[in-house]
Amino acid sequence: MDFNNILKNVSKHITLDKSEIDYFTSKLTYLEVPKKKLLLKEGQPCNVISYVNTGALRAYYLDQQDNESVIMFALNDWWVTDMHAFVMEQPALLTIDSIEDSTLFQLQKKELDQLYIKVPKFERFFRIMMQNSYVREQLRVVQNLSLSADDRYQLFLKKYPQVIQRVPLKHIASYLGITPEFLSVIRKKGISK
Amino acid sequence: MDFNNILKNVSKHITLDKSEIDYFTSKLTYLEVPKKKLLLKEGQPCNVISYVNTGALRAYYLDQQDNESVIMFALNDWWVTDMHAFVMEQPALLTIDSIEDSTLFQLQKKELDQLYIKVPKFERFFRIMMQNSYVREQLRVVQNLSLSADDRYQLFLKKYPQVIQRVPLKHIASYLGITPEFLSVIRKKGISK
DNA sequence: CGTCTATTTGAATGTACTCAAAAGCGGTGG
DNA sequence: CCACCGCTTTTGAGTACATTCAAATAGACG
Repeated sequence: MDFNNILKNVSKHITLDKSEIDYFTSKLTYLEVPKKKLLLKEGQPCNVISYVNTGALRAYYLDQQDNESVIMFALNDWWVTDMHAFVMEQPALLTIDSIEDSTLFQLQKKELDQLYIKVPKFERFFRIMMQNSYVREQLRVVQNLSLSADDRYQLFLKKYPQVIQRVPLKHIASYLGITPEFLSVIRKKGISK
Repeated sequence: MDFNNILKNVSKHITLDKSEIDYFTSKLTYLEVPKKKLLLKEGQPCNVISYVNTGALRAYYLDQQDNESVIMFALNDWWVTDMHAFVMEQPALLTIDSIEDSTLFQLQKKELDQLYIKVPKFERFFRIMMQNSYVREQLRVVQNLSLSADDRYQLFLKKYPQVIQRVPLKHIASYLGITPEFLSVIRKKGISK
């Protein structure tokens, strides 16, 4: 099993010795999923956090009328879960599925709780991860509040150029909080510039 | 000095012994600020994280045309900082000021880094705090994407009833991402129901 | 090639904004 | 104690940004 990517990811914030690496990797479950596979359904328990080794996932919220609001795209080298459901052991609010054939490493909630105790460095790792996630979401709130749809799209292009190549536009529209039709209008204006 | 509130806050997630309490509290700076005092200005370094002991603060983003977007209200028993600026030691994106006479406990970035080393339990404390903040912001993104202004206001009323009593409506409008004029319209409709 | 889904187009509509002005409210000084 | 000032909130008219709905076009995949 090739743990290279995930270990490199972890080493961005903490340094593990050999035995810690062995312990950590022994708790990971490797998973291959085809495109369009449902990984978490709203209302279900969310026991795992997933590291996307290759491929791409999408997390979204479904309202009463089944309108999708895309919360995040998790391309390779991202971690994804319904954090609230995972941490609080509550039914999921989010739905997560794959938008490409993907390979994942999953960590169970129980294993993570053990990991915090056996290798306290992981408290630090996940603190930093949570910090970064918090800052990113806060920035997104600011941008949703203060920018027009057009500006949000231009910013998205700059920030996540890889995503545009790999994800249907309607999902990007949903992430930006607009309809696919209106995104199409925005894109047309941009080209003619 | 009365550390009761902040110690109770910390004890929600970790348990400290006497010496740890002494060390922690010795690093806190007590601060009294009058209403409308500027605590952090966009562009400035943000060296501290503040615990609001009594009173209320407001954190907001100012765009190029000086439009305010309120990011959060920090009433008593909340922590507040420009997390990105604080953690990354970058110039602040946010502005923070007081909306009531307030008393704060502040912790310097350097002291916090030391605290993580001397009392590693605080890694856990701040991990949980970051987790909660992340989940809250993510929920806010969902709600901004999927709900009408009216629904967002009704939800805000339910979730933060104390805030309405203490904060000018124009700031709440800004938090909700609408103009004060439009909030006024929403409120009128609500009353006549 | 045919089917299914994604994207584009356009017309009609709606939600929320801008601007201007009036009304309300709170504090301060005469 | 009341009058005035500054700031907040309300009102209304006109407008802009984004949506809905319906239909045409384009792409992807078996």
